[in-house]
Amino acid sequence: MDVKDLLKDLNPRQREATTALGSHLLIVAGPGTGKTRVLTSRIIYLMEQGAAPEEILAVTFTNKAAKEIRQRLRSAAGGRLPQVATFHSWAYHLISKTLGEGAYVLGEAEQLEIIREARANADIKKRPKELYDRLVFLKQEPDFDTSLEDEEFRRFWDEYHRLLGEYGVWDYDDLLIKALAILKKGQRPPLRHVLVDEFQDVNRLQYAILEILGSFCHLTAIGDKNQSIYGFRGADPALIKRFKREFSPVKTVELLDAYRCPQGILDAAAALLGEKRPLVSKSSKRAEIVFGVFENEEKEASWIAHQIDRISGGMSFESFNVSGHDGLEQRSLSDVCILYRTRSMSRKIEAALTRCGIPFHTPIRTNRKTKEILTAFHHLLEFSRGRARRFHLSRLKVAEEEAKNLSGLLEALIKGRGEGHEFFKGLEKPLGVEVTEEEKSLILQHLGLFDRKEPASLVFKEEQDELDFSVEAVTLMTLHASKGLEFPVVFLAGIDNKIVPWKESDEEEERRLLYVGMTRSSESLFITSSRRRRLYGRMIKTGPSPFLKGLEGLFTPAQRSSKRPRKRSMKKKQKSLF
DNA sequence: CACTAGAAAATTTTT
DNA sequence: TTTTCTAGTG
Repeated sequence: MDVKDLLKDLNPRQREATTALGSHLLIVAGPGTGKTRVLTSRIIYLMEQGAAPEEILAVTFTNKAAKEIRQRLRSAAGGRLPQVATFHSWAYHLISKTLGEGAYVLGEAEQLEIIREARANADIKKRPKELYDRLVFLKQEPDFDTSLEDEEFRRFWDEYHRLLGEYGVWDYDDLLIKALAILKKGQRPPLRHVLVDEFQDVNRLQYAILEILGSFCHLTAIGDKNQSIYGFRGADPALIKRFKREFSPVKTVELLDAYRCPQGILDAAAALLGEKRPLVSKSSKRAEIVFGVFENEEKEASWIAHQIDRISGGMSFESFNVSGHDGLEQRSLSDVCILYRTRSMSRKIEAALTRCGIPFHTPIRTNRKTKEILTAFHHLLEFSRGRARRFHLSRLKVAEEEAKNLSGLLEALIKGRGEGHEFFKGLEKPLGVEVTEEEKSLILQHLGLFDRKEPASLVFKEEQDELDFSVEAVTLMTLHASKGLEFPVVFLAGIDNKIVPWKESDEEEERRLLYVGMTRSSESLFITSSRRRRLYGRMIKTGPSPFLKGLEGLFTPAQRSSKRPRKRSMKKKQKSLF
């Protein structure tokens, strides 16, 4: 691809970020400023400037993001592509290459099982959840020191790691710890450029790795401190400042033109954060932020459902009237998403949508049974390829002979000459449950993992994180899950006192969470809250979130509709009710 | 061990 | 209110 072509569609800042050479680079990329685009064009530019693909590494946090970048690179550049990997899978490859062999990496559920086992063995009273949190947080410190912990926890720590050794498995953090150790020993992967996406999500351990990589590579950090919402997972937005300070010289480019949100939304979002300088909208849309406070959750939910009915041209009389005189554009249901702080808050909304006959879908929460089946399959898959066999066998709850038999069936199935029927039958036995057709097809989708070098846990998608946006349905998800997505019509539901910010959470992080939610919208934004809400079976007094104080002037008050829309026909298929 | 009653906790979740 | 965990039975 011609460099001129590559650069001509970029705005000046994007171009500057794409072409900066000779130092570390920080690209500040707010919502809708073309982050992924700049990342991919920079990679292509670096190759044009003579960097070999294998000298470039782009690091992401999710497989989904890595896949997206790879796809964009393929369509823009073709040819040999640079490495695009998650931190963890990059670490895995580095370790395997250096040590010759990689162990199996525990998925989160498996890690919890081992934690339970260690807890029982070491006779610990603390809850597994607490042990997990402490363990993970400690391992994410680059220079952790267990001697500072209490005796009971140290006992647990030792037993946990003894079990990992006995099973011959690693946990996620071990990957980063081992990669760091390799780098510290002076091994240098043949890299010249390392680009880190979502830099605000980097934890200290990952930062320590980047510190070393930065001593012989040019680093490009792309991120937005205002969208840092994963502190509870160890992400630390303060590391952006540290990067600027410690990696000098760092050139900083701020992308200030935002292509997604209308100016009104950017202004409100900036006011929320107390930012003096809002992003500059390049959208021609006019902002409309509607704000409503309701007596209770039911009223809030049904108002939302009615609004959706109205803007989607529902079959009610009211919607004909309204869409007639205020000239609202007819919207597809797939243009609409509803965001909330916690999953449990979706119940009331789902009920209201169902009452109005509005189809909706959410990123699938795999139920317990499906999860169990997938996990069993996962163990069998790993057993078949012969890594950490004893571990997987111990989790499969079948005799070794039977496991071998089953893995034979599985391999036949993978090679395309097996009868799935017999395999699934065999899988059902140890589980004691029936495998549904849906679960079978889910398993079949994962067969391809067998040929990959990484452990399945590094690429396995238990939770389906991709939504099918071709479905004519409203999308429901948590505020967290919405990061990186965009919808023309966004509802932020339950923006209440005591809900956002959530008690005991970092207040500023909660503020950023609301910022992320607001900036998902490319056209209209609805914010609602309720005066009272049921939480854990208790009715609590809430009211609007304190974060909304001072923003009221930027909102349009919600119009209460008295008329109920007529139930629409249910011809359209409901994608998911569960 | 598998099952269960009663107690305790309960967000968010990239790998 | 609902889910998860624990200690105690059978």
